Amino acid sequence: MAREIPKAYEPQRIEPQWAEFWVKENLFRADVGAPPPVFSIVIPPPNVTGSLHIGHMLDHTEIDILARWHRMRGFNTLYLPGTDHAGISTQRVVVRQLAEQGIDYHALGREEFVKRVWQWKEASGGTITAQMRQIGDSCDWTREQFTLSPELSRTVREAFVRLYEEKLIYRAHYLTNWCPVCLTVLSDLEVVHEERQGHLWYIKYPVADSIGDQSADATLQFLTVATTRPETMLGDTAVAVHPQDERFKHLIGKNVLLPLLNRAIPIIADEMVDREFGTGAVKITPAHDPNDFEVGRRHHLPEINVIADDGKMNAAAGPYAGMDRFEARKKIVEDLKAQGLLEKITDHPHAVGLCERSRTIVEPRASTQWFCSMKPLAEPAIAAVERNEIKIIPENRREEYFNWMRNIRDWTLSRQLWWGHRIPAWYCAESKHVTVAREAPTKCGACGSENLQQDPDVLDTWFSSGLWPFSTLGWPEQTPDLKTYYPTSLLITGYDILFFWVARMIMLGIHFTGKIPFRAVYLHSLVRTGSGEKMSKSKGTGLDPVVLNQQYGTDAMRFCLASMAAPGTDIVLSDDRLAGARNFANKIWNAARFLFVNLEKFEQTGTKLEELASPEIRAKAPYALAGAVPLRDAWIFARLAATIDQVNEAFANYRFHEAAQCVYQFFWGDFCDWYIEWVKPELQSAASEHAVVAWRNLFAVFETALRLLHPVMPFLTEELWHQLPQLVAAKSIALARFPEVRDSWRNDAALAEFALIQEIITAVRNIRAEMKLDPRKKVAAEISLLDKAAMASMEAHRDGIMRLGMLTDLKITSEHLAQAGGAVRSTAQFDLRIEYTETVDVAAESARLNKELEGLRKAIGSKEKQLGNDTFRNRAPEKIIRGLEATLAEQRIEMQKLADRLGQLNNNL
RNA sequence: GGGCGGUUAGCUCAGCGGUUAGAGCGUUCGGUUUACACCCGAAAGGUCGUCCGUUCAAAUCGGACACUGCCCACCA
Repeated sequence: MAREIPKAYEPQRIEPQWAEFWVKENLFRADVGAPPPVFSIVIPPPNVTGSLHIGHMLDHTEIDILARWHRMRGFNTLYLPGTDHAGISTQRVVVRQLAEQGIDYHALGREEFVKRVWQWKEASGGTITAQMRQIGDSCDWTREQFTLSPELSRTVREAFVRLYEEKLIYRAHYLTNWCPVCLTVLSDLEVVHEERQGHLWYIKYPVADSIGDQSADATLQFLTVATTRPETMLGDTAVAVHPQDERFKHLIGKNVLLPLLNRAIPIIADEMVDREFGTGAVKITPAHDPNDFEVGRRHHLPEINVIADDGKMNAAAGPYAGMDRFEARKKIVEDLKAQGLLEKITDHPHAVGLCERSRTIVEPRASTQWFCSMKPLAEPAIAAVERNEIKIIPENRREEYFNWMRNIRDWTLSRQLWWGHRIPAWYCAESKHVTVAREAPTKCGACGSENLQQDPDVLDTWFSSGLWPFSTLGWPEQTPDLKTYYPTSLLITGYDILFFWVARMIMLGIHFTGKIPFRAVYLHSLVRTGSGEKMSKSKGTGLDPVVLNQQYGTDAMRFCLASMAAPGTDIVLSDDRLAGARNFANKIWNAARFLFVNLEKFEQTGTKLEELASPEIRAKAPYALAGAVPLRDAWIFARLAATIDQVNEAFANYRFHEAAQCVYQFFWGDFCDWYIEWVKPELQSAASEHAVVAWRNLFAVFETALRLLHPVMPFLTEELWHQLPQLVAAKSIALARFPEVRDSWRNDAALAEFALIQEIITAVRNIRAEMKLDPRKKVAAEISLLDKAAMASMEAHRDGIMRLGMLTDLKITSEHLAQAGGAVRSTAQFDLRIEYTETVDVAAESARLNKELEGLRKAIGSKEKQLGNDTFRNRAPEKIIRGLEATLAEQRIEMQKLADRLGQLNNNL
């Protein structure tokens, strides 16, 4: 094996090779026939023409980690990829592109326009899926789906028709949200609210019956209404007051004359009026306000639409026709002022509704649309979560789900777009009958006329996404995929689309399949910018994961996101954190480099890699020397076992940050800092048995750790794993088994014994640093321990302690240490003295001792108080009391030692 | 107007009843240690937002307050 290993890990060189390999070899193709248990997960389909953003990166990292983890544990794993046609946003992009070329998309016509969108889809649709391959998503690409494919389009029609036949989809005339830029209605969810400083305009409407009546009281001549949107007054068809409002009771039934247009409209009474707000009289514009729409229905008022679809005033607006709605507002206010009909203007902050996509102020407009009844669908969906058939994690999102579902309103399904699933409804030009069908009918279902026109509208994108977990598996056919992989195991997505997507999948999934679509939903945090905003490409506040992956490596990005992905809190990504993750990758790389560089030397003795690291050899680790597993090996295997347990536990609970932290600590803190350092001399040992055991154990730990790390850092681990001997049939670490702990690895005694050694070495280093000893100069040391076993352990590991502590000699005794000279550190378990010929800086040493004494005194004080409390002794668990007592005893010894030392120091002054 | 979160070391965040509160980055001091300066060794740094309560025991549970973020909501 050639071992030209670069000093630094180069993800840019290595990652693309493996990304390509995984796809080419079809490694992640799911097999319906494979034995259970099953783990299946569908991707939240990204916009087909989009490109990878940081939110996807987080989604995909978490999904892929769990997919790889399950696969390695032998689950029949399906990670199903695909893309969404993303109605509005894709159409918007193409409209804008055409506009840039000076083409009005309306002029192109529907057919040509849709053709252009398909072209754009063909041209750019590969971007995001290529990026998914780049970042190592372990998807089954043979099962890739697209929401607007012929297959899924058929499924969408099937779903629509069934709901229609069940009377859950209906067509009706209602007040809906209209976006004058996107030129379509929007569902309530697609309208986002933003608090803005607005005004209340108080407008005087002359009471018709008092006009010309000079003798009437001046206050009776006008009825003043307050409005935030003066331009809608042109569509007023009434003014409402509260039926019990004494101020206006006498006016009910009379008319006012609508200013500017001089149209007589009635004064009506309705409970919806809040007597306290404004003037207590409300102008009623049924065609442009949701409340007014309801009032209009109750009182059979006409609806006068005064705003056209593009946001300009229409013919009904009389002299204001053709003006933009906000321009008209200004002009109307001016005109009212000129006529003395504007009583006053006050500031009034209120929430305006904006189109989620275009950020335009949404115009409420009455129109005929297709709706879906939600209550009947919501009930079973609520029940499923209540019964925990679907677990929502984190828990607090459950309430959010319930609140929304319990107050759910009907869903506006139709969109006035061209890109999407066309509504399968045909209107007869003669009988006006509506035919809803799976395939285009040739004649009217009622009169037989062939003069049919299909509804021009398309469905809300989220309708097809709502079918995703089962439409992608072949529903309505009972395919083997559907049988094996549905319900899916888990859904991972951001909490921002809980209502848009998750809730609808639950409702539609249960309705159509009779089964929940997934057993659990993990809603992860959002990645935010430093200032707390949601990252957005359009605002330029987004970090581009593609660039960052190139810069730091995909593994580093994945590790970084995982390490920050604690449930419940949002993530703020930074260069520092990414650099830290990159450094970790580099650390692992260099640990491998160390192994191979040294192995080369060792191989000259005639022992080959296969004898040290073949799968069969590794399987039997840890190896013993002279009948016992060396402490360092027993210790690292015990640490490995603990780490594997923790990582499994963490993944099982979506605690990615814990898994990342554990693995980091193990690899860097335990394996590199201590184990490799400790074992170094053994690797080139003249006694070949020593060396062989050291090498075998080292390789076994290393290889296991690679598998442990693989779900988080797939590229690096794949690369290094292939540099070790593997079975001929073993293609990829991704198909290897996730580490399983063997009972023989667990070893508390080894953990404790090695911990004491670590503590002593650290104490030595501490003294050396504090005393400013020349780091290259070796010195003699003396250690005193009372515990026999501990003494024996020090004797057995004297060489290692001396080497890592830079000591010339280490005396081990149970006697008190000689008082004179040197620098001393004491703990309850040991006293350590280092030969030191300079005079100790008494002031500095006293300060240090005093500070430590103070801490100890506090700790001892609180423990004594607690242990002296009878209620505590009666009620606290035995374990806690024992633990406290033991610690107290130790701390007392330690304090005594420190106090003695301080006394000596001062006496010598 | 409702609901949900956050406030812990200089920064970004873990920890969420039990023994002197942790990590990464940054800082300070010291390092050409036969893998790694994307490194090694050592250290400093916190009365866990404030107050009240529950408990033998509170960063951790409950309440109030302050600041802060987000979601939902048809008061014109």
